[in-house]
Amino acid sequence: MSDLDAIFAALADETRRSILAMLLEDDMAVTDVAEPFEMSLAAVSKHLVILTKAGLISQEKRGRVKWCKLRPEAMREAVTWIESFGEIEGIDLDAFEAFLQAEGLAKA
Amino acid sequence: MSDLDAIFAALADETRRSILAMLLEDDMAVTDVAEPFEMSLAAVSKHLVILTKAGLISQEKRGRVKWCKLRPEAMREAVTWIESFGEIEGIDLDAFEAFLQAEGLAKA
DNA sequence: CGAATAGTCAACCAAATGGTTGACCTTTCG
DNA sequence: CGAAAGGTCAACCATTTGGTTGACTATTCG
Repeated sequence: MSDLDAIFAALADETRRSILAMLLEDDMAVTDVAEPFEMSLAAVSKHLVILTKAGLISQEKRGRVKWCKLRPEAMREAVTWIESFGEIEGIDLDAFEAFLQAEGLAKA
Repeated sequence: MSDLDAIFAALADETRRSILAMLLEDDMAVTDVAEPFEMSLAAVSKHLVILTKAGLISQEKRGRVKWCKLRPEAMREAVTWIESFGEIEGIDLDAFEAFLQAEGLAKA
């Protein structure tokens, strides 16, 4: 499975997109990620494995708690691919980056 | 299934992404879309149904030929969602559009 | 008309997906 | 130590997915 396959497949599920949105706010423990969902912890844990394999999140165990962290860089590949379609054609990425800097929109 | 589910699921397959890339060049008949692939016409036809249901392409029958056409607008939803992650945070879409106009990157 | 072309449909199959439950391991806490 | 908390693993199940083949419909061409 290519990276793109894994990334798009991971994004093709409302539960997983919700998880990513939650992690956008802050890093979270597996149990806390699972709390809002009406499914078992094991099911959520599986979703986290899929997100991890796609590179969209990373998981790090500290003590008995496993922390989940967003890895937005992984979406770059998908964005790069998807942006070759749409109304934006042949966008100059350097100029775009400069624009983001100027607008103060680029992340630290 | 939400629109996003359908769109991301449709994109999570190399064959379908290839088809979209082919259609970026030009509109094509189903038989011609299928030609480069080592699978049956029926299989490709199924992929085209999935792409159609996701809104990523449209199909129009003229005579006995069914033409496939890219509908890049459908990816907007996906791009909008996906761009809330990554190094771009809280991007000002109006400013972005103005930037594209200025750079001459926006489509006619 | 009859034959070829374009494409879909239906039945089938193997593998993957998304969920469950129960057993299990590891770490922390009293 | 013993019990509870945090998670994973394995077995199981129903549904979906991606492919096949063969029959079929509709259109065009000689």
